Amino acid sequence: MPKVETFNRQQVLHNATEVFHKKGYNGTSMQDLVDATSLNRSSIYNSFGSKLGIFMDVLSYYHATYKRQIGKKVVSSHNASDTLNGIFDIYINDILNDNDEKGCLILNSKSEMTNQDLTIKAFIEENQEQTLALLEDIVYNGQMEKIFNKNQTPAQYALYLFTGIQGFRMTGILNKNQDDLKNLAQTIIKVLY
Amino acid sequence: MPKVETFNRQQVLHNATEVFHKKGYNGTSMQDLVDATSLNRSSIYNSFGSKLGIFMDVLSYYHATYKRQIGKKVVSSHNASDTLNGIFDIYINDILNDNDEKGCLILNSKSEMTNQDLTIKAFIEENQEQTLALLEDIVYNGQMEKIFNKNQTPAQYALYLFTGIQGFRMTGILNKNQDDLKNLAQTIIKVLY
DNA sequence: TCTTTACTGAAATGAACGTTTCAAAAATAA
DNA sequence: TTATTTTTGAAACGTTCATTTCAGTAAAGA
Repeated sequence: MPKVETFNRQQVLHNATEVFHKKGYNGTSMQDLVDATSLNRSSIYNSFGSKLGIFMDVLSYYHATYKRQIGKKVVSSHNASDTLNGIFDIYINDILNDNDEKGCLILNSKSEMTNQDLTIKAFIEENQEQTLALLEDIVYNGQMEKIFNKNQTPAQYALYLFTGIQGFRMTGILNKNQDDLKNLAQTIIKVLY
Repeated sequence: MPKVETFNRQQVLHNATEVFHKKGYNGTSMQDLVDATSLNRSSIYNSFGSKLGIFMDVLSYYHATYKRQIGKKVVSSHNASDTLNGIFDIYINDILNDNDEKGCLILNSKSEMTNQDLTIKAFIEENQEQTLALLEDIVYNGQMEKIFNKNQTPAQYALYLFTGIQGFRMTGILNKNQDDLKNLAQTIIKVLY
Protein backbone atom coordinates (compact mmCIF):
# COMPACT_ATOMS: atom_id res chain seq x y z
CA MET A 1 0.00 0.00 0.00
CA PRO A 2 1.05 3.58 -0.67
CA LYS A 3 2.94 5.94 1.46
CA VAL A 4 0.47 8.33 3.06
CA GLU A 5 0.51 12.11 3.20
CA THR A 6 2.91 12.96 5.98
CA PHE A 7 2.64 16.72 6.42
CA ASN A 8 0.01 18.37 8.60
CA ARG A 9 -2.47 19.76 6.10
CA GLN A 10 -3.95 22.25 8.56
CA GLN A 11 -0.54 23.58 9.45
CA VAL A 12 0.39 23.90 5.79
CA LEU A 13 -2.84 25.76 5.03
CA HIS A 14 -2.29 27.98 8.03
CA ASN A 15 1.14 28.96 6.81
CA ALA A 16 0.00 29.39 3.22
CA THR A 17 -2.87 31.57 4.40
CA GLU A 18 -0.41 33.83 6.14
CA VAL A 19 1.58 34.42 2.94
CA PHE A 20 -1.42 34.99 0.71
CA HIS A 21 -2.93 37.25 3.33
CA LYS A 22 0.24 39.29 3.59
CA LYS A 23 1.11 39.55 -0.09
CA GLY A 24 -2.12 38.96 -1.99
CA TYR A 25 -2.66 36.44 -4.76
CA ASN A 26 -0.56 38.00 -7.49
CA GLY A 27 2.06 39.14 -5.02
CA THR A 28 2.64 35.62 -3.71
CA SER A 29 5.01 33.38 -5.63
CA MET A 30 5.34 29.61 -5.59
CA GLN A 31 8.71 30.16 -3.92
CA ASP A 32 6.98 32.12 -1.16
CA LEU A 33 4.69 29.15 -0.60
CA VAL A 34 7.57 26.69 -0.61
CA ASP A 35 9.34 28.81 2.00
CA ALA A 36 6.24 29.33 4.14
CA THR A 37 4.99 25.76 4.16
CA SER A 38 8.39 24.04 4.28
CA LEU A 39 6.87 21.77 1.69
CA ASN A 40 8.62 20.76 -1.47
CA ARG A 41 7.54 22.43 -4.65
CA SER A 42 6.43 19.09 -6.06
CA SER A 43 4.50 18.25 -2.93
CA ILE A 44 2.49 21.44 -3.27
CA TYR A 45 1.59 20.54 -6.83
CA ASN A 46 0.85 16.94 -5.85
CA SER A 47 -1.42 17.98 -3.02
CA PHE A 48 -3.05 21.16 -4.30
CA GLY A 49 -2.68 21.02 -8.07
CA SER A 50 -1.73 24.62 -8.75
CA LYS A 51 -1.26 28.03 -7.23
CA LEU A 52 -4.94 28.72 -7.74
CA GLY A 53 -5.73 25.34 -6.18
CA ILE A 54 -3.91 26.01 -2.94
CA PHE A 55 -5.34 29.52 -2.89
CA MET A 56 -8.89 28.18 -3.06
CA ASP A 57 -8.12 25.85 -0.16
CA VAL A 58 -6.66 28.80 1.69
CA LEU A 59 -9.82 30.83 1.13
CA SER A 60 -11.92 27.97 2.48
CA TYR A 61 -9.62 27.57 5.46
CA TYR A 62 -9.76 31.28 6.23
CA HIS A 63 -13.51 31.39 5.81
CA ALA A 64 -13.97 28.36 8.05
CA THR A 65 -12.14 29.94 10.97
CA TYR A 66 -14.50 32.92 10.79
CA LYS A 67 -17.55 30.77 10.42
CA ARG A 68 -16.52 28.88 13.54
CA GLN A 69 -15.99 32.06 15.56
CA ILE A 70 -19.23 33.64 14.44
CA GLY A 71 -21.16 30.42 15.01
CA LYS A 72 -20.01 30.41 18.62
CA LYS A 73 -21.16 33.98 19.12
CA VAL A 74 -24.55 33.21 17.60
CA VAL A 75 -25.30 30.33 19.93
CA SER A 76 -23.86 31.98 23.04
CA SER A 77 -25.63 35.32 22.73
CA HIS A 78 -28.92 36.09 24.39
CA ASN A 79 -30.53 38.19 21.70
CA ALA A 80 -29.99 39.64 18.22
CA SER A 81 -28.35 42.77 19.58
CA ASP A 82 -25.88 40.66 21.52
CA THR A 83 -25.12 38.68 18.42
CA LEU A 84 -24.37 41.73 16.31
CA ASN A 85 -22.15 43.21 18.98
CA GLY A 86 -20.37 39.91 19.31
CA ILE A 87 -19.69 39.76 15.59
CA PHE A 88 -18.25 43.26 15.58
CA ASP A 89 -16.14 42.29 18.59
CA ILE A 90 -14.59 39.53 16.52
CA TYR A 91 -13.68 41.99 13.80
CA ILE A 92 -12.37 44.57 16.28
CA ASN A 93 -10.19 41.91 17.82
CA ASP A 94 -8.83 40.87 14.44
CA ILE A 95 -8.17 44.46 13.42
CA LEU A 96 -6.28 45.18 16.62
CA ASN A 97 -4.18 42.06 16.16
CA ASP A 98 -3.48 42.70 12.49
CA ASN A 99 -0.01 44.10 12.99
CA ASP A 100 0.99 44.34 9.37
CA GLU A 101 -2.03 45.99 7.82
CA LYS A 102 -3.14 42.94 5.91
CA GLY A 103 -6.86 43.63 6.27
CA CYS A 104 -9.32 40.84 5.51
CA LEU A 105 -8.17 38.13 3.11
CA ILE A 106 -11.61 37.69 1.60
CA LEU A 107 -12.14 41.40 1.06
CA ASN A 108 -8.65 41.68 -0.39
CA SER A 109 -9.42 38.84 -2.75
CA LYS A 110 -12.69 40.46 -3.68
CA SER A 111 -11.02 43.65 -4.79
CA GLU A 112 -7.98 41.99 -6.34
CA MET A 113 -9.42 38.91 -8.01
CA THR A 114 -13.19 39.11 -8.51
CA ASN A 115 -12.76 40.40 -12.05
CA GLN A 116 -9.72 38.25 -12.80
CA ASP A 117 -10.74 34.71 -11.99
CA LEU A 118 -14.16 33.08 -12.16
CA THR A 119 -13.40 30.43 -9.55
CA ILE A 120 -12.43 33.06 -7.02
CA LYS A 121 -15.40 35.21 -7.99
CA ALA A 122 -17.73 32.27 -7.41
CA PHE A 123 -16.26 31.72 -3.96
CA ILE A 124 -16.66 35.37 -3.05
CA GLU A 125 -20.26 35.38 -4.25
CA GLU A 126 -21.07 32.26 -2.29
CA ASN A 127 -19.42 33.73 0.78
CA GLN A 128 -21.39 36.93 0.33
CA GLU A 129 -24.69 35.10 0.04
CA GLN A 130 -23.98 33.08 3.16
CA THR A 131 -23.07 36.18 5.13
CA LEU A 132 -26.16 38.04 3.95
CA ALA A 133 -28.34 35.07 4.89
CA LEU A 134 -26.82 34.96 8.36
CA LEU A 135 -27.27 38.69 8.88
CA GLU A 136 -30.81 38.56 7.55
CA ASP A 137 -31.59 35.88 10.07
CA ILE A 138 -30.18 37.91 12.91
CA VAL A 139 -32.11 40.99 11.87
CA TYR A 140 -35.30 39.00 11.50
CA ASN A 141 -34.91 37.63 15.00
CA GLY A 142 -34.15 41.08 16.37
CA GLN A 143 -37.29 42.45 14.79
CA MET A 144 -39.35 39.59 16.18
CA GLU A 145 -37.88 40.28 19.60
CA LYS A 146 -38.86 43.95 19.11
CA ILE A 147 -35.25 44.93 19.71
CA PHE A 148 -34.79 46.19 16.16
CA ASN A 149 -37.12 48.51 14.29
CA LYS A 150 -38.90 47.51 11.10
CA ASN A 151 -37.99 50.56 9.04
CA GLN A 152 -36.27 48.22 6.62
CA THR A 153 -36.78 44.58 5.72
CA PRO A 154 -34.36 42.01 7.12
CA ALA A 155 -32.81 41.70 3.65
CA GLN A 156 -32.28 45.45 3.41
CA TYR A 157 -30.76 45.69 6.87
CA ALA A 158 -28.62 42.65 6.11
CA LEU A 159 -27.16 44.41 3.08
CA TYR A 160 -26.61 47.49 5.22
CA LEU A 161 -24.80 45.51 7.89
CA PHE A 162 -22.80 43.62 5.30
CA THR A 163 -21.74 46.95 3.84
CA GLY A 164 -20.93 48.27 7.28
CA ILE A 165 -18.77 45.27 8.07
CA GLN A 166 -16.85 45.59 4.82
CA GLY A 167 -16.26 49.27 5.45
CA PHE A 168 -15.29 48.46 9.03
CA ARG A 169 -12.66 46.04 7.79
CA MET A 170 -11.30 48.53 5.29
CA THR A 171 -11.16 51.33 7.86
CA GLY A 172 -9.42 49.00 10.27
CA ILE A 173 -6.47 48.60 7.94
CA LEU A 174 -5.13 52.02 8.82
CA ASN A 175 -7.09 52.90 11.96
CA LYS A 176 -6.30 50.72 14.98
CA ASN A 177 -7.76 52.97 17.66
CA GLN A 178 -9.93 50.74 19.82
CA ASP A 179 -12.21 53.53 21.02
CA ASP A 180 -12.79 54.72 17.46
CA LEU A 181 -13.60 51.22 16.35
CA LYS A 182 -15.97 50.47 19.22
CA ASN A 183 -17.77 53.72 18.68
CA LEU A 184 -17.92 53.07 14.97
CA ALA A 185 -19.49 49.66 15.50
CA GLN A 186 -22.10 51.17 17.79
CA THR A 187 -22.93 53.86 15.28
CA ILE A 188 -23.38 51.28 12.54
CA ILE A 189 -25.67 49.14 14.67
CA LYS A 190 -27.62 52.10 15.96
CA VAL A 191 -29.80 52.44 12.84
CA LEU A 192 -31.46 49.17 13.75
CA TYR A 193 -32.69 50.32 17.17
CA MET B 1 16.45 73.64 -27.74
CA PRO B 2 15.06 70.19 -27.02
CA LYS B 3 12.24 68.38 -28.63
CA VAL B 4 9.24 68.63 -26.32
CA GLU B 5 7.03 65.87 -24.98
CA THR B 6 4.67 65.02 -27.84
CA PHE B 7 2.18 62.56 -26.38
CA ASN B 8 -0.92 63.68 -24.52
CA ARG B 9 -0.04 63.05 -20.90
CA GLN B 10 -3.64 63.12 -19.74
CA GLN B 11 -4.63 60.58 -22.36
CA VAL B 12 -1.72 58.34 -21.43
CA LEU B 13 -2.62 58.52 -17.75
CA HIS B 14 -6.24 57.85 -18.58
CA ASN B 15 -5.34 54.68 -20.46
CA ALA B 16 -2.83 53.57 -17.85
CA THR B 17 -5.43 54.12 -15.15
CA GLU B 18 -7.79 51.80 -16.96
CA VAL B 19 -5.27 48.95 -16.97
CA PHE B 20 -4.20 49.34 -13.37
CA HIS B 21 -7.82 49.64 -12.34
CA LYS B 22 -8.76 46.49 -14.19
CA LYS B 23 -5.79 44.32 -13.22
CA GLY B 24 -4.39 45.80 -10.04
CA TYR B 25 -0.78 46.80 -9.45
CA ASN B 26 0.83 43.37 -9.34
CA GLY B 27 -1.43 42.08 -12.08
CA THR B 28 -0.40 44.80 -14.50
CA SER B 29 2.75 44.27 -16.54
CA MET B 30 4.90 46.81 -18.34
CA GLN B 31 3.71 45.17 -21.57
CA ASP B 32 0.12 45.89 -20.54
CA LEU B 33 1.05 49.53 -20.10
CA VAL B 34 2.86 49.66 -23.44
CA ASP B 35 -0.22 48.21 -25.13
CA ALA B 36 -2.67 50.46 -23.32
CA THR B 37 -0.83 53.73 -23.72
CA SER B 38 0.54 53.12 -27.23
CA LEU B 39 3.72 54.55 -25.82
CA ASN B 40 7.09 52.99 -26.34
CA ARG B 41 8.53 51.08 -23.44
CA SER B 42 11.44 53.49 -23.26
CA SER B 43 9.14 56.48 -23.36
CA ILE B 44 7.30 55.22 -20.30
CA TYR B 45 10.55 54.91 -18.42
CA ASN B 46 11.72 58.30 -19.71
CA SER B 47 8.52 60.00 -18.63
CA PHE B 48 7.52 58.13 -15.49
CA GLY B 49 10.71 56.48 -14.25
CA SER B 50 9.32 53.10 -13.26
CA LYS B 51 6.20 51.02 -12.92
CA LEU B 52 5.72 52.42 -9.44
CA GLY B 53 6.27 55.90 -10.83
CA ILE B 54 3.51 55.71 -13.40
CA PHE B 55 1.27 54.04 -10.85
CA MET B 56 1.67 56.93 -8.44
CA ASP B 57 0.76 59.35 -11.23
CA VAL B 58 -2.22 57.14 -12.03
CA LEU B 59 -3.36 57.27 -8.41
CA SER B 60 -3.12 61.06 -8.42
CA TYR B 61 -4.97 61.24 -11.70
CA TYR B 62 -7.74 58.97 -10.44
CA HIS B 63 -7.99 60.86 -7.17
CA ALA B 64 -8.13 64.20 -8.99
CA THR B 65 -11.14 63.20 -11.07
CA TYR B 66 -13.03 62.33 -7.88
CA LYS B 67 -11.93 65.47 -6.13
CA ARG B 68 -13.25 67.50 -9.06
CA GLN B 69 -16.62 65.73 -9.07
CA ILE B 70 -17.07 66.00 -5.32
CA GLY B 71 -15.97 69.62 -5.32
CA LYS B 72 -18.74 70.44 -7.78
CA LYS B 73 -21.34 68.73 -5.62
CA VAL B 74 -20.14 70.59 -2.54
CA VAL B 75 -20.51 74.04 -4.10
CA SER B 76 -23.76 73.26 -5.92
CA SER B 77 -25.65 71.77 -2.98
CA HIS B 78 -27.89 73.79 -0.70
CA ASN B 79 -27.12 72.10 2.58
CA ALA B 80 -25.08 69.37 4.22
CA SER B 81 -27.73 66.74 3.57
CA ASP B 82 -27.75 67.62 -0.12
CA THR B 83 -23.98 67.35 -0.22
CA LEU B 84 -23.91 63.89 1.32
CA ASN B 85 -26.60 62.63 -1.02
CA GLY B 86 -24.74 64.12 -3.94
CA ILE B 87 -21.55 62.35 -2.96
CA PHE B 88 -23.33 59.02 -2.70
CA ASP B 89 -24.92 59.72 -6.09
CA ILE B 90 -21.45 59.98 -7.58
CA TYR B 91 -20.53 56.60 -6.18
CA ILE B 92 -23.81 55.02 -7.24
CA ASN B 93 -23.24 56.30 -10.73
CA ASP B 94 -19.72 54.90 -10.81
CA ILE B 95 -20.84 51.55 -9.46
CA LEU B 96 -23.58 51.24 -12.07
CA ASN B 97 -21.13 52.11 -14.84
CA ASP B 98 -18.43 49.75 -13.58
CA ASN B 99 -19.15 46.99 -16.04
CA ASP B 100 -16.21 44.79 -15.21
CA GLU B 101 -16.33 44.70 -11.44
CA LYS B 102 -13.20 46.75 -10.95
CA GLY B 103 -14.39 48.51 -7.81
CA CYS B 104 -12.53 51.59 -6.62
CA LEU B 105 -8.90 51.91 -7.64
CA ILE B 106 -7.91 53.57 -4.39
CA LEU B 107 -9.66 50.99 -2.22
CA ASN B 108 -8.15 48.22 -4.32
CA SER B 109 -4.73 49.75 -3.84
CA LYS B 110 -5.38 50.08 -0.13
CA SER B 111 -6.06 46.39 0.26
CA GLU B 112 -3.44 45.22 -2.21
CA MET B 113 -0.53 47.57 -1.57
CA THR B 114 -0.77 49.36 1.79
CA ASN B 115 1.41 46.76 3.46
CA GLN B 116 3.68 46.26 0.44
CA ASP B 117 4.91 49.71 -0.50
CA LEU B 118 5.48 52.74 1.68
CA THR B 119 4.99 55.28 -1.12
CA ILE B 120 1.57 53.87 -1.92
CA LYS B 121 0.72 53.64 1.75
CA ALA B 122 1.61 57.31 2.21
CA PHE B 123 -0.66 58.25 -0.67
CA ILE B 124 -3.54 56.23 0.75
CA GLU B 125 -3.08 57.78 4.18
CA GLU B 126 -3.00 61.28 2.74
CA ASN B 127 -6.11 60.52 0.69
CA GLN B 128 -7.84 59.16 3.77
CA GLU B 129 -7.03 62.25 5.82
CA GLN B 130 -8.31 64.55 3.10
CA THR B 131 -11.52 62.61 2.78
CA LEU B 132 -12.06 62.57 6.53
CA ALA B 133 -11.44 66.31 6.70
CA LEU B 134 -13.97 66.92 3.95
CA LEU B 135 -16.58 64.73 5.61
CA GLU B 136 -15.93 66.29 8.99
CA ASP B 137 -16.54 69.69 7.46
CA ILE B 138 -19.81 68.57 5.91
CA VAL B 139 -21.00 67.05 9.18
CA TYR B 140 -20.01 70.16 11.11
CA ASN B 141 -22.01 72.33 8.75
CA GLY B 142 -24.97 69.97 8.93
CA GLN B 143 -24.91 70.13 12.71
CA MET B 144 -24.70 73.92 12.63
CA GLU B 145 -27.67 73.97 10.26
CA LYS B 146 -29.49 71.71 12.73
CA ILE B 147 -30.03 69.17 9.98
CA PHE B 148 -27.80 66.58 11.63
CA ASN B 149 -27.92 65.52 15.25
CA LYS B 150 -25.02 65.95 17.64
CA ASN B 151 -24.99 62.41 19.02
CA GLN B 152 -21.44 62.12 17.70
CA THR B 153 -18.71 64.65 17.03
CA PRO B 154 -18.04 65.68 13.42
CA ALA B 155 -14.85 63.62 13.50
CA GLN B 156 -16.71 60.54 14.72
CA TYR B 157 -19.43 60.89 12.12
CA ALA B 158 -16.79 61.54 9.47
CA LEU B 159 -15.14 58.23 10.29
CA TYR B 160 -18.55 56.57 10.19
CA LEU B 161 -19.34 58.04 6.78
CA PHE B 162 -15.87 57.20 5.49
CA THR B 163 -16.44 53.63 6.61
CA GLY B 164 -19.86 53.61 5.02
CA ILE B 165 -18.49 54.85 1.72
CA GLN B 166 -15.77 52.21 1.70
CA GLY B 167 -18.30 49.50 2.43
CA PHE B 168 -20.57 50.97 -0.20
CA ARG B 169 -17.83 50.70 -2.78
CA MET B 170 -17.04 47.12 -1.82
CA THR B 171 -20.69 46.08 -1.89
CA GLY B 172 -21.07 47.75 -5.28
CA ILE B 173 -18.54 45.41 -6.84
CA LEU B 174 -21.02 42.54 -6.92
CA ASN B 175 -24.34 44.30 -6.31
CA LYS B 176 -25.41 46.65 -9.10
CA ASN B 177 -29.07 46.95 -8.15
CA GLN B 178 -29.84 50.65 -8.22
CA ASP B 179 -32.74 50.45 -5.76
CA ASP B 180 -30.65 48.48 -3.29
CA LEU B 181 -27.84 51.00 -3.58
CA LYS B 182 -30.06 54.05 -3.18
CA ASN B 183 -31.75 52.53 -0.18
CA LEU B 184 -28.39 51.57 1.26
CA ALA B 185 -27.09 55.13 0.92
CA GLN B 186 -30.18 56.46 2.68
CA THR B 187 -29.80 53.98 5.51
CA ILE B 188 -26.18 54.97 5.99
CA ILE B 189 -26.98 58.67 6.08
CA LYS B 190 -30.01 58.20 8.31
CA VAL B 191 -27.97 57.95 11.53
CA LEU B 192 -27.09 61.60 11.16
CA TYR B 193 -30.67 62.87 11.16
C1' DT C 1 22.04 75.11 -40.31
C1' DC C 2 23.49 73.27 -36.13
C1' DT C 3 23.09 71.87 -31.60
C1' DT C 4 20.46 70.15 -28.07
C1' DT C 5 17.29 67.24 -26.08
C1' DA C 6 13.49 63.67 -26.25
C1' DC C 7 10.98 60.27 -28.34
C1' DT C 8 11.19 55.85 -30.88
C1' DG C 9 12.08 51.12 -31.83
C1' DA C 10 13.96 46.95 -31.03
C1' DA C 11 16.84 44.06 -28.82
C1' DA C 12 18.93 42.42 -24.71
C1' DT C 13 19.48 42.11 -19.59
C1' DG C 14 19.25 38.83 -15.68
C1' DA C 15 15.98 37.50 -12.51
C1' DA C 16 11.68 35.50 -11.30
C1' DC C 17 7.52 33.38 -12.72
C1' DG C 18 4.29 28.91 -12.55
C1' DT C 19 4.75 24.37 -13.79
C1' DT C 20 6.82 19.76 -15.15
C1' DT C 21 9.86 16.06 -14.93
C1' DC C 22 12.15 12.18 -12.95
C1' DA C 23 15.02 9.40 -10.30
C1' DA C 24 15.49 8.39 -5.45
C1' DA C 25 13.69 7.76 -0.87
C1' DA C 26 10.07 6.34 2.28
C1' DA C 27 6.25 4.01 4.06
C1' DT C 28 2.59 0.77 4.25
C1' DA C 29 0.23 -3.87 3.53
C1' DA C 30 0.78 -8.37 1.91
C1' DT D 1 10.96 -9.11 2.35
C1' DT D 2 8.62 -7.44 -1.45
C1' DA D 3 5.35 -4.93 -4.20
C1' DT D 4 2.96 -0.68 -4.48
C1' DT D 5 2.36 4.05 -4.33
C1' DT D 6 3.56 8.79 -2.83
C1' DT D 7 6.36 12.02 -1.16
C1' DT D 8 10.66 14.15 -1.87
C1' DG D 9 14.57 16.82 -3.90
C1' DA D 10 16.64 19.07 -7.42
C1' DA D 11 17.00 20.49 -11.78
C1' DA D 12 15.01 22.20 -15.81
C1' DC D 13 11.02 23.88 -18.67
C1' DG D 14 9.67 27.92 -21.49
C1' DT D 15 7.62 32.29 -20.44
C1' DT D 16 7.22 36.58 -18.60
C1' DC D 17 8.88 39.99 -15.52
C1' DA D 18 10.77 45.09 -14.82
C1' DT D 19 14.36 47.50 -16.51
C1' DT D 20 18.38 49.05 -19.52
C1' DT D 21 20.74 50.03 -23.54
C1' DC D 22 21.59 52.28 -27.73
C1' DA D 23 21.45 53.67 -32.32
C1' DG D 24 18.23 56.37 -35.04
C1' DT D 25 14.73 59.93 -35.68
C1' DA D 26 12.33 64.24 -34.71
C1' DA D 27 11.64 68.81 -33.22
C1' DA D 28 12.72 73.29 -31.56
C1' DG D 29 15.86 77.42 -30.29
C1' DA D 30 20.26 79.48 -31.39
